[in-house]
Amino acid sequence: MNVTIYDVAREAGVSMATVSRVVNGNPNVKPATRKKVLETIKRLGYRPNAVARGLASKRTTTVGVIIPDISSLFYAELARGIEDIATMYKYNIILSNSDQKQEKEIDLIDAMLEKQVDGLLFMSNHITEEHMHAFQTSPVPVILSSTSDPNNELPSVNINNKQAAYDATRLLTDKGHQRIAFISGPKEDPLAGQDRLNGYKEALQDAGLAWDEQLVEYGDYRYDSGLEAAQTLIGRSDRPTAILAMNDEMAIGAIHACQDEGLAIPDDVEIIGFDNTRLASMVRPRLTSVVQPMYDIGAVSMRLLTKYMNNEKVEDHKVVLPHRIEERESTIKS
Amino acid sequence: MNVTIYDVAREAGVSMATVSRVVNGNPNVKPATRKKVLETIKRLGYRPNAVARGLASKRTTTVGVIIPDISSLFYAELARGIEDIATMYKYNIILSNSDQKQEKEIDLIDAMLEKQVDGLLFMSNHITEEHMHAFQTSPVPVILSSTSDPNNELPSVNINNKQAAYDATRLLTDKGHQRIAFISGPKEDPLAGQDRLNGYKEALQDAGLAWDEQLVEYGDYRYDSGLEAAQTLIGRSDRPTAILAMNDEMAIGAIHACQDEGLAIPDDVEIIGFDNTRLASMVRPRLTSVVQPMYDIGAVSMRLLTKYMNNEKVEDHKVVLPHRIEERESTIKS
DNA sequence: TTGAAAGCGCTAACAA
DNA sequence: TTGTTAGCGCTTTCAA
Repeated sequence: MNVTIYDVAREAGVSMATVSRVVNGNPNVKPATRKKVLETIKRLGYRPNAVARGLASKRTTTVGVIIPDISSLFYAELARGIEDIATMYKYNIILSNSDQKQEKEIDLIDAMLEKQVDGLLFMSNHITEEHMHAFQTSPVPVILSSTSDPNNELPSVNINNKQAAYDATRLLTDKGHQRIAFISGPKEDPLAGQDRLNGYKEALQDAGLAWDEQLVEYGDYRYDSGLEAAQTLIGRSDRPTAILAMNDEMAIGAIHACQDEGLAIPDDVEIIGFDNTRLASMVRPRLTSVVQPMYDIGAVSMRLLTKYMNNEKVEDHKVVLPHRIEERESTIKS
Repeated sequence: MNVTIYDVAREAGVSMATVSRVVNGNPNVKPATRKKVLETIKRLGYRPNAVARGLASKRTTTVGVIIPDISSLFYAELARGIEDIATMYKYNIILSNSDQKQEKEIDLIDAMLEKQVDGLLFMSNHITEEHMHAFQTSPVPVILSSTSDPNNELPSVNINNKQAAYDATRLLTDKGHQRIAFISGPKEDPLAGQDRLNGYKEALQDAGLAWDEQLVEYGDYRYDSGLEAAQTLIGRSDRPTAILAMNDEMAIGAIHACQDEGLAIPDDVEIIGFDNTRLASMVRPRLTSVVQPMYDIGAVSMRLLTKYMNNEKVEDHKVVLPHRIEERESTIKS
């Protein structure tokens, strides 16, 4: 049998309550008593049982993290931000991959609530009615991380995706490009389908350019899909002179597709990626990219969650982190 | 107050035990009773409290995962393998980053044992006496994943690192290279310092080549360190004609260092990476790499852990997964 | 400053 | 097939 708080109490000649106080740093313990208890704890090798504590106190100091895919560069970085802040606030993380499948997401929410997490961090690109129902009936706070709900009701941490796409597009139109292609994420993905695409369209409009459906291709955020999308684009008679891709991996695919066709980057085609992952510096020419502060999004999300969990006052339920464009050699310095 | 098993029992007109049986799929329940209970559960929106269950049953269906850095491509892929199999066996994962700091690692082991995980998956490159002590006194099984202990006592899942480095080096010596450089991981990292470096040395020896300290550089597994290491190497008068790097990221850095100096890959310098991450296909020329099946290492580790947790018989405590070399354009087809 | 005691919500004998 | 009951190991009043 394991050593319990009761064993420590008996050995130290005090009550369980006193041991509990010592373990939890309660100041109402005479120093001498504290010392005695601490010694006994060490001697017996007592390890507090967090499950029993959780049952008695109704707090588990554990938060649930539902993430599309931890093996994606983007989400891994975000997860690291979450975990670092969680550690700082003495929380542990239960991490699960959802692959953005709605059913799995709902199941995971349920499973984590069963485990009595103190809060939930949720990432996905498509929030449905069912999601909203689950969130609204959750007994613990929920934060959307790099995710937003249709009606902007839930606390969330994000960048302004529309503006970011707008800015990147304007960078290109300002250089006089007439044909700017857009390699989007999957069509079903509203992040890509709406916010960013709208930013792109608006920028074209503001620059007096017509919007041409032929210039938009859809990928799946992977290298190969970027490569193929770019091949299609540059294969057309009226090929684009600039490409904006919705993440770095696809952008790098696009760079290589162009290079394979003998097109020079950035002289023949300028290319901009998205996210500014470490990848952006690992290509030649190095990739200009829209900086999305993934680590910070994770960190801020977790910090926000701690506020809700501790019933601290929160001014802004929706946090919008700044974005910017890191210019490298895949575009021409203006 | 939340609805408990007691509420369900009362409402359904049965005992708590019966509700518990229904929830846990115990077959000894009359179908009619089961139906009645299930309906009440649904009606009341009852959600079993896993913490209470854990306290009573002494099983949490949670495993702890201690990983150096989830934002690393390598470990993220491994983590995905772990999580997929965990899900398959209905376990949840508590995930924490250690940054390979011994003190943090020991603290994490402790914290996870306090949380009453049913098992532990541990990744690191340096196992000390203290680690061994912690593992040996752990009340739950521990698996080393892509990690090995000095005396090979603990269950682990790995590839044969020495052989892998040997094979990669031989591929190069067989083509007649006389000067083959080795970009290692950090000196403190025994994985690099011993197994792989030994494989490299042995291969040189078998090929009748002398071992030259000048040809070994140490990096930190990051792109920049590979770039710098390669710059140093090719800057020397007697520059290498082939480079073997201990991961893909450093290998890509090496490719770019060479290209920046006007050296052609693979004609002037052949380069081989390690791990065969997705990165390997995202450079031009694409990178030849030693395939280390990261996802599988994670998956097999988790599977092995389930066996220990269920007291199943385990034939091999040490699993060695196969490696191979994926040849791409950074080497010349032989 | 300390202790006694009542739960927290569930499982698992054991009995019926 | 079902119910009774004693914990699991801790926190948290409340009283002393």
